[in-house]
Parts: sequence; C-alpha cells; structure tokens
Amino acid sequence: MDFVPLGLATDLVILTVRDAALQVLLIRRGIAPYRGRWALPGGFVRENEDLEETARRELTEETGLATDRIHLEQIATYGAPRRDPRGRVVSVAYLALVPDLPTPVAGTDAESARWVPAPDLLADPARLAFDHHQILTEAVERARAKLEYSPLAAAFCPPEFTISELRTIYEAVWGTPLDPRNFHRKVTKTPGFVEPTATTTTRDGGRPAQLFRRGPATTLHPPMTRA
Amino acid sequence: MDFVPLGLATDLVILTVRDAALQVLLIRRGIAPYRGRWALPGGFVRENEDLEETARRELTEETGLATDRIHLEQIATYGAPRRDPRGRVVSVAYLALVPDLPTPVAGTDAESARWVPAPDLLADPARLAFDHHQILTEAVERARAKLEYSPLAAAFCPPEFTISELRTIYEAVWGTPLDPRNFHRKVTKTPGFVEPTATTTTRDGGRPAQLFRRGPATTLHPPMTRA
DNA sequence: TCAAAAGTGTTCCTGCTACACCCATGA
DNA sequence: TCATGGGTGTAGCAGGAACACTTTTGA
Repeated sequence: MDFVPLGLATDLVILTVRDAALQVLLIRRGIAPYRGRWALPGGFVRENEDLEETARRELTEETGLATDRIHLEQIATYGAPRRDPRGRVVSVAYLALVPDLPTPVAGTDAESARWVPAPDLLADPARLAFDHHQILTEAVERARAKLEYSPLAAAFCPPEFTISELRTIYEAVWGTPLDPRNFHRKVTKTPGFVEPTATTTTRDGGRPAQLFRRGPATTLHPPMTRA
Repeated sequence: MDFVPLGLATDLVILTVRDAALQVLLIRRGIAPYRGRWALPGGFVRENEDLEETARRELTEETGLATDRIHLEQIATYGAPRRDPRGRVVSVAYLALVPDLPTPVAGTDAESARWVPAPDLLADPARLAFDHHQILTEAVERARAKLEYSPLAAAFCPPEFTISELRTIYEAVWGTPLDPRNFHRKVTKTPGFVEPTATTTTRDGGRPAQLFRRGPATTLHPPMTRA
C-alpha cells in the first residue's frame, strides 16, 4: 500500500441567513500559519472516523448545535500539494445550512468566531486563509443552485415559518428580489414543498400569515427560477 | 499535525456511448482483495501530485487517450473507515466523459479491461468491488443531470457531429427516446450550444445532415428537459 | 382610518409537446 | 420510386411575469 504521508481534514462552510443576508461562520486563527486571519472552521479526521462524522463533530464544536437536524453535504475535496504550508493536507469541504440561531456561536468566544456576510467575502479573494476563498465560492454556488430544485431553503428556517420568511431566504441567498405574490403561489402549489399548519402569526406585521412546515418533497417540480 | 495513517486514491468512472448505450470502463482485479472481480480503474495519489493529476494519469494509463481534451470532473470523496479491507483508504472519485474510441482500450489487454453497459451495473449492487456501485450510481446521476443544463453531451462526440448523433447521446444517457424534430429545433436554437460547420454527411443514411461543432456556451438556457 | 403585509385574479407571453408536412440522398 | 433520415410549420397547452385588487391585522 502506497501510504504517502499526508493529513486529511474537513473544512466547513456553515451558512445561515441573518438580517436578510447570507452569512458564513468564520473563525480567527490563533496559530500559524495564517495566524490572526479568518478561515473556515475545520479539523483533522480521526482514526476510524467517517468523513461526515468529522464534519458533524466540527459543526457541533463550533455552533453548539445538536447536529441531527442540520443539513450537511459534501462539496468537494481540495488536495493541491502546496495548499497548506505545513505539509500535505487534503481537505474535504462540507456545506452546512443552519437556521438563524438564537444563541449565535455557542461554545466559542466572540473574539474568535463570527458571522460574516457572504458577498463581502466573495468579493475579496485575499481575505480568507489557505484556499478557503475558492472553497467558499463553490459552496455558495452549490447552495444557490440547490435552492432551485430542492426544498432546502427550509433548512435555513425554524420548524414553522411563513411564506414571506421563506422568500427572504431565497432573496438573501440569490441576492435578488422576488415578487411576493408570484412566490406565494409558486411555493404553495409545488407539490410537497410546504405543508400548512393550522396556525397563523403576525410576527412580521400586517395581516396574519399562515405558518407552514417542510413538506415531504426532496426535489421541486417545477423548480424555482432565479432571475 | 495529526497524520492518521491512511492511503489516498482516486477512482475513475469513465463513461462513453457505444452502440447507442451508456457504457462504463471496468478493469478486472488481478490481486486481492476482490481478486477476479470487476472494479472501477483507480490508483494511489503520489507525493507532490495534485488529485486531478492523479486522475488524468490513471485515465491515460487505462485508455491511452491524450487527456487534454477529455472532460474530467470530481464527483465526491468516499472515506468510510472499512471501505477497503486492506486498511484505511480514502478515495476521490472522478467522472470522465470520452468519445466512442476507435481503439477501444489501448494499452491494456482485453482480458482485464472492458466496456460494460451502465444499466446492467446499476441494476446489480453486488457486481462491483468495494463501494464502487455507489460511486458509479452517483457519477451516472451527475452525468445525467449535467446533460440538462450544460453542453456536455458533446464531450461524448467526435469534434464534428450531427444533431442526430447528439440526440443518440441524450437518449443513451437518459434512457428515454426523444422527439427528433423538437430536439433538433431546441439544440440549434439554444445560444452557444452548437455551431454549424459548412459541411454535411450521409454517414447516418437518408438525407445529408449538417455537421456541427461545440459552441462556446458553458450552461444551457433554457435547459434540455428529461421526460 | 391608515400603513403594512397576506393572499387572489387576470392578462400576456414564452416555451414545450405533438404531429403534419416537405426535403435530399442512396439503393 | 421508395425507404430513410433531415429539417420546418403550426396549433394547443402549461407555466412564468407583471400587476390590479381584496383581506386582515396593529397602531
């Protein structure tokens, strides 16, 4: 067996929608290399640990979230020989979509972890450590694409949500305004996307809005369309 | 640095369309484990070798193809602790789309490498070694999805091709018949998908068909639609 | 009574499906 | 002249975009 010496790690792109904007969880590096710079959270795979298991462990460590209900998917693997100055480290990137947390970043101090608006980061390729700009770019594009044909936008929402709240997710992730009236019709008529609950809320002001839950669909027919 | 001992490999799902069917290149394993069983071609990543570089090297070794013009993309990484009985091996899977080769499998003997129809393999989860059935399944699904919104079907064709030949690709990959007349209109009217050449051919019989080249588009608007 | 958000109706237009029809070659 | 595949026209329908309009609350 050709065991070339290398480290295997996972990096996480943890996305949420806060203040009507798509935001990424970053940590500030306390040690070299890239000390003091912002980076994606991540860590090494342990012996007898599955890759997704590593990613879920990191996710819990960074957010304090019970990881069961969180959407987590693999994005891609980055293995350029010199991507880490310490030596050969191959990293499997994962994308996590989390609801806007009441407790922002539990378990870590505010100095070393924070939410940063995704557009700011995407606009500046030099702001993140390692090749994390590229990883972030591909992860965000994946998230944007997935909102089209999957009901994943609901992964950003609490268990019960209004159609407006769901629309806010789409607008934040895609960065485009959507017509509230057509959006409402489209979402409620797409089979399995959302299911009505018996209750309503006025938390968004104005006329009471009906609350919905995620439906059973895994793909949307027809898909939502970006402008 | 936590260097857990493990092997890093790439596995290749090499697809082509032959005899109007989607086919996969398999090799017969000469050594344990899974000796005598069919498996995806693959091999270990070398020191200072990029992951895609490994994949291209394997591709050339198995097919004898100059790898420059071949479409190659990463699918996913498989790292379950016991997926390889020899020890911990993490594998990065790649998808390659190649035109129907005049010389089928150059550089290897016919005993140990052959094209196998994809539907046969997909239908039987136990036929391939390791977790290769799962890898194949995800790779084929990726290829099917990509034909919808990218001009990648042309990667299965020679540099110049007729609309019918392109349609054959879609029918083989998707496993559904398409209306030749609507397909023709759709393809020729989608901006940047194909570009006409000045020449025609009668290699498919009947009225001479115009030959086309790949156009400059990277995504198709509107997308092709599966039945 | 007014502002604000929820939700419905309607019109126009694009794009897909189905299929009738004509075209250009080889046998 | 006929079989074979290439290619165009067109009618009908489904879904999206735009926007007028009604509903139900809190201030």
